[in-house]
Amino acid sequence: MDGVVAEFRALSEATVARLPEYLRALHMLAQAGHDTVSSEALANASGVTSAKLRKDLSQLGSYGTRGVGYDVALLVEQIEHVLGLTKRRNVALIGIGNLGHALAGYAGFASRGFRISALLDADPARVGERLGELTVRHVDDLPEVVGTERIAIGVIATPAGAAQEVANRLVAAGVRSILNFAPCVLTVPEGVEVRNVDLAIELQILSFHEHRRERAEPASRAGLPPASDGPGAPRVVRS
Amino acid sequence: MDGVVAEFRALSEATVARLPEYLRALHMLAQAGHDTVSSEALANASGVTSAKLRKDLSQLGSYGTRGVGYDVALLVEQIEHVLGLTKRRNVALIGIGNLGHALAGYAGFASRGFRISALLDADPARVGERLGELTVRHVDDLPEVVGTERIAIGVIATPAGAAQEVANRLVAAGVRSILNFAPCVLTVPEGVEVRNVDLAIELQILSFHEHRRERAEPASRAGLPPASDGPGAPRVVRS
DNA sequence: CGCGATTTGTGCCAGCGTTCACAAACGCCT
DNA sequence: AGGCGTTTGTGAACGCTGGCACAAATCGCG
Repeated sequence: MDGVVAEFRALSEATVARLPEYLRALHMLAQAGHDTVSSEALANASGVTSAKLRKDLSQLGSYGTRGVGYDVALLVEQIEHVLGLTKRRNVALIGIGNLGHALAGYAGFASRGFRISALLDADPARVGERLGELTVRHVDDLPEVVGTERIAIGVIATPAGAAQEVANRLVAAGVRSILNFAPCVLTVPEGVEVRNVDLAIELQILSFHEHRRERAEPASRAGLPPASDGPGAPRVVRS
Repeated sequence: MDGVVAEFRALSEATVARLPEYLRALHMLAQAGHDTVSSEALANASGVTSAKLRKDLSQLGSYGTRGVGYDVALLVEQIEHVLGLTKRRNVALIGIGNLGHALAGYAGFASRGFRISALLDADPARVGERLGELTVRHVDDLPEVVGTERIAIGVIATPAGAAQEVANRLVAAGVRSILNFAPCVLTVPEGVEVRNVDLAIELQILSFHEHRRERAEPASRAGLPPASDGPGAPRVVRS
């Protein structure tokens, strides 16, 4: 009946990064009508091995029942609690360009407990534009917006050249979690958490594997017929 | 004068994932007029430690000069070669919704050697729409498009429910590299490379750290004054 | 009530990735 | 030419992560 004590234990960063994936799989299983789920089944749905899954979940306490599995609803609740998703987090999005528009309209945020509460941009031409229920404000208003809207997370979707300056302003306004889509390295004070998502980097990693395969296959595959070159046991792929 | 032999040695996956970041930093340094760069400087610009950088670069061969550093232009060339970026990769984007529009217009792809050569969607209402130089085609045309456009990489930006089916079609058409933005696990045959980017997961990881801090700081910080609570040596943050 | 089938939780180990520390190599200056 | 400061490349230690295998625990059933 406690469940508020356990999570003080240090979770490994790798585990934390996987918890959202378990959560996603659990939501799907719940919607499919499952009340309980075995580590094997949940692992398959999450793209990991069952041993890894059990080890991860054991780090947040023992919420499984031997011989039965995990209670889906309880596990959802526990993971959401550990991730701090019980409290709504307000997000400010800075940089309402191409990518910013898409992020502002992305339904996946709201459905998972995040609310984009503010849109900001440095370009006066964009200030005043309405997207859904929000109006784009000037980035100079950031300190005020962070206060009134209780912003917890800043999402940077500006060009690389502006990202560091925006990060500085976010930090100065008290924001300590930043999601950076700009292709650059941000320097922030101790205690501020930054996560980077660089879309082009993902493509470059894929390019490497393409290139590697090209070298492995001397000259074939120049034309079309890829066909299915074997049954190839389907496997699940993790990020 | 060889340089085509070394990269057969197996690079670790962690190293491959960092090479694009080095490349990005090198381009910036080159534009800033640097001819050579030390591992320390390049590491700072890339958000890693110098030891890690040197170990990574040593895996592609020794292209540094002791006492001097690395030749920027040469290193760019080597990394681009290893990543297979000398050859233009054609990308097909499937799912022209909110996110798809943004990806289609994202300048960061083209500037780094990738070309979005095809846009596809399952919704007949979207087929025919023009974005830049491309017209949205129906996803049923995928086999033909992959052939005529020499598609090497498929980017999935559909809702989660449609992603697996799209992945199946991509694989059937011969595509072996997939970048998946849909929040779900894809099952693909052996030999197909999948990378997942889930925007909401990044926010959830940030939420965890926010939540953790909240527990560490009992009740303060409810109001505004975040101020700068100390000089806090700025530090560089890695992804 | 007891037994067998099932599944969790975890101790152990192997492999990978990171960091440290230093010898070897290089350029520059005298 | 030689010495000195600088920087690379790498061997070794360390910590983390993942996988295996199994004991413990639980349920269902006779």
